[in-house]
Amino acid sequence: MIFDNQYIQERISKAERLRQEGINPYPANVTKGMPSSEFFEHFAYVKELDADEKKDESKTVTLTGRIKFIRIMGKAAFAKIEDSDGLVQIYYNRDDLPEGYYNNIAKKLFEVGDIIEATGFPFVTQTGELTLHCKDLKIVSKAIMPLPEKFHGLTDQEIRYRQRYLDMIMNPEVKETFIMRSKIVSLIRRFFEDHGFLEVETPMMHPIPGGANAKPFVTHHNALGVDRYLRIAPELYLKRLTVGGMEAVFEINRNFRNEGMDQTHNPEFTSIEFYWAYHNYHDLMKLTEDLFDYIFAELQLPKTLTYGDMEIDFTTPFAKVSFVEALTTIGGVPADVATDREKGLAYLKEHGVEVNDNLTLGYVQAELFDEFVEAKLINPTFITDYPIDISPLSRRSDENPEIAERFELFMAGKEIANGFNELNDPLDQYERFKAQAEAKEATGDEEAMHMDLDFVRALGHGMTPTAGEGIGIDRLVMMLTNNHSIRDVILFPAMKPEAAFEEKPKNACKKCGNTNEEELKPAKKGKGYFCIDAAECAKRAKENKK
RNA sequence: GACCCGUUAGCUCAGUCGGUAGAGCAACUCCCUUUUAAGGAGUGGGCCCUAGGUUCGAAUCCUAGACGGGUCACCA
Repeated sequence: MIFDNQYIQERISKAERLRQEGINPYPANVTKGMPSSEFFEHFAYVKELDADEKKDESKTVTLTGRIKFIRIMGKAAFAKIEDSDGLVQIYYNRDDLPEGYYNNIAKKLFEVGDIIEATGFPFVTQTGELTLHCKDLKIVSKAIMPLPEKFHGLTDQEIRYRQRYLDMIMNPEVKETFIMRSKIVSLIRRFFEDHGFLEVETPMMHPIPGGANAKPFVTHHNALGVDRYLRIAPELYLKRLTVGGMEAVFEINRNFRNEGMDQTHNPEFTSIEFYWAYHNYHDLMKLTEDLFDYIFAELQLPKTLTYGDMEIDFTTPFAKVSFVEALTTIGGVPADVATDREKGLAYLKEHGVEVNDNLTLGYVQAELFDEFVEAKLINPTFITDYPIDISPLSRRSDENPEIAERFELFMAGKEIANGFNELNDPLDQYERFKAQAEAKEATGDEEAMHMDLDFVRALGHGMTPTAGEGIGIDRLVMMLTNNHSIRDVILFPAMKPEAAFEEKPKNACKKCGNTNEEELKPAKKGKGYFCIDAAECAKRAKENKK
């Protein structure tokens, strides 16, 4: 079974020996000691004392943490224990712990990985490290699994993702990333609250998947007897709230998409979507810049961040380039090609891009954009005025009906946000759903949007002119923490099931199948076991044949 | 879904031409009362990812599969 290896057995027997000594290896009612950071602040003065008196025996302090290193030198030992703030060194020896405790308990039964409580006074070692001189040591929780090696640590990606707890113990920067993530989410929430937005929670289980083009996960509600879809986006519900009179709402939550996984896609991911009545997409771009300024100020981040081999300058205002302009000025696509369906198709083929000849101009432009522009958008850049045919939920521009009043924000060559003036014409929305539904029928396109009649009905009651935006939180955290895989900013990323732990089959004689271990000996060559008593074995084998 | 790479002791990794397995750390037994990846002496520890195949003989070569990483495709 999972705990039957030699190292674990050794540790389990140590826990047992603690019990025999009357010590519970898993005691209750343990309180957290002084945080390590506080220990260093509080006793910094000890370092300033006279050279031969660098200690303060008048103080008694308790620290709690996990043992990360132990160095035993005969009758004295140093260890480093780690709490959520960091590492602190402790020192303990035979004469300053209770009688017999050092030799029988502390030295023998406490080991790397265990969580302990150490009580003593602060002193400074010969090498100048502020350390706790222990008068008492207690076990807080016995670890029966050994930790990975102290120098190289844990590098196996699979174990790091599957056993994130171990990753966090061994790789402190991982914890830093997730603390940063938590702060970013908290700041985003506060920013929108401060701007008068109301946080809401809309359904995660949708009767009709909507708000994006994506394959949904399907589940079943037994009592209602109906299938439900894990939401691919909250958009249509948030807009219903706008119809209902909530003029500024946001939701930070998970979306689920039943699609491929790679460095920027996890089947469940976090986004914020927000909807702002009586505002337009230009207001959204300004708000987005303000949000970045706020996050950078609160986190005290420099305006220029390193991302891989890129330097990203987050100084606001961000660049704004229209979609078609970006094709030519950034993508280097000739001007006549950028606005011509046939020439665009030909240009794509010339550059080795496989394209469907039936694509409309907007889709051809989207291909050109993906191929020649996207990766070049390093500094934050708003791309504005998208082709209408790739923007099914956006409002049409009054000046140019082929253009949607929409933008996307790119940085480090990746899309990070998408916002637009919301389509609020119920009949237009009905027709666009219908077109999508027909496309679904005709081509079997699993990603095409479903007709959502209730949403159309809601729009029928009148939705104020509204601008809405979604920001991918995971990707944003990647940018701000210099992580290059979405798995590194999601605590428990999606993984295939681990091969199940199985109880090993009982050892049995290869000839007769005898499972009595006392009568077995291991095979001299190769694997398996044989009976010690060959004669009995032969008898049993004969009987088995009958 | 396609292709490339990886999988050997608890961890990090070697393993030559095909000859049945090695190191460091960790563990165990000793020595060591101010160490910093502490040090010194000794010992134990392996389903070489799985299943087939080739071979007198496979960690090593071949086939299939599992899991992970990467690239691409799909997906915004």
